[in-house]
Amino acid sequence: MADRVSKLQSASAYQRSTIRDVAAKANVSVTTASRALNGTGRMSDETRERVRAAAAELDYRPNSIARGLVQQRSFTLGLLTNDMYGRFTLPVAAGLSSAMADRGVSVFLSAGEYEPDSLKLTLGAMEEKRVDGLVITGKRIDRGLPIELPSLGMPVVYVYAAAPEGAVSFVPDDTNAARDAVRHLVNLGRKKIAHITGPRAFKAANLREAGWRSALAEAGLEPFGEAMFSTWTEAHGYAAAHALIAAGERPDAIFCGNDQIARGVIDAFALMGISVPDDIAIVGFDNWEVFAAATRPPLTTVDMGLPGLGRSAGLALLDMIDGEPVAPGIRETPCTLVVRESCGAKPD
Amino acid sequence: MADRVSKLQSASAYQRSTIRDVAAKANVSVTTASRALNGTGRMSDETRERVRAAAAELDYRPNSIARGLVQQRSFTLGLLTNDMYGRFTLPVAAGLSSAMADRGVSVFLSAGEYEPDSLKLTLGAMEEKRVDGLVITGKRIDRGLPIELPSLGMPVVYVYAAAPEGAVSFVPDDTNAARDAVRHLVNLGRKKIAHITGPRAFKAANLREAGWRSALAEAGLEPFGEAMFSTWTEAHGYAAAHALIAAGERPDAIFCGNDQIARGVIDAFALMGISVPDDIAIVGFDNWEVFAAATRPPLTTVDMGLPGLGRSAGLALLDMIDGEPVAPGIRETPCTLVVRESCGAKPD
DNA sequence: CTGAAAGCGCTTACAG
DNA sequence: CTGAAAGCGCTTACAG
Repeated sequence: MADRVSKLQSASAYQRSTIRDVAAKANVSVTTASRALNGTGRMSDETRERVRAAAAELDYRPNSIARGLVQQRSFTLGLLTNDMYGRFTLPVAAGLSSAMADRGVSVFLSAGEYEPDSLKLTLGAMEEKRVDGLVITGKRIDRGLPIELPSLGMPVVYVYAAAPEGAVSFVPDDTNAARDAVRHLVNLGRKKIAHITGPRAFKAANLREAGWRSALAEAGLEPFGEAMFSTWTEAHGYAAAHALIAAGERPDAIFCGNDQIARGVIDAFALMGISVPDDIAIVGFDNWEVFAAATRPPLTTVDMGLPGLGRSAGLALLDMIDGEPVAPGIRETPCTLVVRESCGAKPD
Repeated sequence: MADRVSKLQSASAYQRSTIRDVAAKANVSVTTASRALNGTGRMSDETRERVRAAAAELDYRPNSIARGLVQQRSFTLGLLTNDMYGRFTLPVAAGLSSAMADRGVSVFLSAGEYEPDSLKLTLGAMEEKRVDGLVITGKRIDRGLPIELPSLGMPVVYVYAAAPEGAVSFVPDDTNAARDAVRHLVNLGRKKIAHITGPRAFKAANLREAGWRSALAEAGLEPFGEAMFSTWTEAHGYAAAHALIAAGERPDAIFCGNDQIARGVIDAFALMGISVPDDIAIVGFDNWEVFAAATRPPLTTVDMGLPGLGRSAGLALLDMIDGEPVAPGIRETPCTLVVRESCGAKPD
């Protein structure tokens, strides 16, 4: 038992083999061993194979710390987020870390408030760890870091966050996604399409509203009233749905700025005895499974492709680290509409 | 513009100062500079101060890679999760990373399916990076890794996941949390307390049911029917609420196994015209803000204290890394009841 | 095709 | 109180 505990708990008595051990076992110099393992240099296949076999036999794991010291690369990235809740960050992080894993780079996660002092601590740690690059993310596309990034001497990429002038950033293409969602409604024959969404202060709300207007205009339709801006909550959707019905003429579809609002709307209609999608079709935004799958009926909604965003950001960062120029600017990445049952179309 | 881009993008022309620069500037040896900065060794305050001033002036950042190489410590931890969704993982990760940040250690996040091949890739990366320890987390307390962990030569801690015999693990104290939740109902004068929860196959569901029974027993009350096991979904809560009412005698309270179920229950009662909490009090489990705050009325529910779990796990891991023995076993960590309005008590 | 040697940036006995 | 030197585990000119 004591043995078992110490085996599980400590590194004591565990001696990793080094490249010297491999070289000795294969009867070559350390230089040759290094080259054989890294696939560099020219050497006979036999030698290379012999070194590889020795490494396998010794269960050799190169020490990337030592390698990093000489190559001046740590093969690590830092990911900063203030989304403690994880709604946006975890999908981004998962996409990022899995794309990076294939390339041998690991990512440090630092989750905390974007408050100057703790940010300074975090950035200091990232500098000391010599991360090769930084990705900064958050929970809204119009907020970035509250401090100016000191000159860190490392490339930085922004994802789902506001970026300073000249930086590289990745955000979902809110406008086109909204346009596609509304086109879906139009194609289904809906003509009186209302819009209920988040606060005017959010850029995402404005972009989605613009998409709504644009899709209506191209279809020759008038907006059904003004967009109803308020909080991103179910309560807003619920209240807005009631207001819409109380106002008299009934829309035949509603494009909602997020899934929570859509949820509130659907709940309100259920209580009023209004049928979705027969009487009114509903589209959401976010494809937040736990909401989109739980509404009755399940919600047709926009998926922002967050893992893809994380992945793209990581790949761009890798290019920058390798010294390849990456054009600065905001990349608006396409979203996809996930069709369920709330609009009456055949689900995907 | 080209300047600005290159400044933001690359490390070119950015030369970090090393401890040699600091030593030179302070007119001391590298040895003394190292000791001054690390607060080790004895030396005059004047010397130490001079070195620190030099470091500050040069904006010196110790290279933790170099330090790690000699100290055989990387000051990093790995966090493995298969909770892509982030529901449990991000709070754990946030608690862990912030507790670790104070101690100069950073944490690698690896999020992906717990599938043997990708797991092997991830573990390999962690080994090459020479992480000092590993924390393994997941989305249910009775599932761990699908493979046996190879002998990694590093300490491992489990959080919100099943752990092998002899390992150190941290989970919420589901039983006592459930007991507290039900006691709350009892103290409010409720006597007919039903239980609607997740699948029997989940350990968490069984523990919470046991807590429910135990609290009732100590109050001299009979369980109101059998616990209703099924999926952790709103749909289950919704259907179970209907079943309960259809069965005739009405409970005066329901302890729900999670917030989604509670949500379904509350929605069902709203449609049936049954008032919460006047007719029936409801308690949930998870304190998942987006549900707990959105129900009408807001939900009284159990908070598992996930950030604290992450923090405790990190601290235990640090002890193990330092060679201090940590008793193996499962640590059941206290939860707290967050009182809102669904039971009729005065909110916190 | 292969190797001896220098060096990445630190820490830490060892010596004074 | 302070420093010269060795060494952590690699990679990479340089030389043959």
